[in-house]
Amino acid sequence: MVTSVLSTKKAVALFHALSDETRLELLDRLKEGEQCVCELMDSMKAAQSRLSFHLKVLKDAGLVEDRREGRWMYYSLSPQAMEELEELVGSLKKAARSAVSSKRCC
Amino acid sequence: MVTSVLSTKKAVALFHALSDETRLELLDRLKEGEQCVCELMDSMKAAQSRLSFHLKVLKDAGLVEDRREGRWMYYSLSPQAMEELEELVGSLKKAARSAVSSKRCC
DNA sequence: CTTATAAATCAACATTTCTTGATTGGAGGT
DNA sequence: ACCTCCAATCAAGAAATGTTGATTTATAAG
Repeated sequence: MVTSVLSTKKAVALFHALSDETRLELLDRLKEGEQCVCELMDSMKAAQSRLSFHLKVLKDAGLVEDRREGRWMYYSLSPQAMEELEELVGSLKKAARSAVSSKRCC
Repeated sequence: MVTSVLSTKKAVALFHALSDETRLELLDRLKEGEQCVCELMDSMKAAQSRLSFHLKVLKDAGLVEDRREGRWMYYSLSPQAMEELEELVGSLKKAARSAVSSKRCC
């Protein structure tokens, strides 16, 4: 209904995950490639529980993937999720272009 | 920093505006074309103050534009904003594709 | 088996966001 | 001037989100 591409719930979750400065910065760091939490803590000077919280939000939204290696957890961007996101936004944009004025109301 | 395209603050505001069911539904209705608040109240069966609140969020984020005509306020999608949004997401997607694994850490 | 380390989870609190109903402001109409 | 209508704003409460420090879980090393 809201989008032909994704369910509303999923779209909300995706956008919500992207609507926070800390999370955008995390994504930004992950552009460099897969990284573990401790690396991110270092470079972002952020508390561990805080990053865990935000990484979970990103993961639940499907934006990042995690991989365990020994005691370390490595996080990376999910290319699929970015595709979905792009489609979603693409459909909005298309609609905006074709939107025409309507008649009087009320 | 976070995005080469837009400031972090602006990106957060954009995504936050999109991260709510009511607002996504509003955008969806506006795909049909410009509409006044009373029309939206009707079709969405939502209280007036509630829609005003959400329309303001969308407007502050630049996603919609408003136009007064007599006592009515007409809202419509902002094509520019959709372009911005698409660029923003495009840059994320590009980064996700090129992200490579890094070395050991910690 | 004990200890150390990385990260998830929890609990308490602070902050933000959303909802609701009431009030206010602006534009017409009589 | 008065009244009506549409919509923005406000105030109060409810709900969701984010932060912090402490605890727990999992893995590895001695």
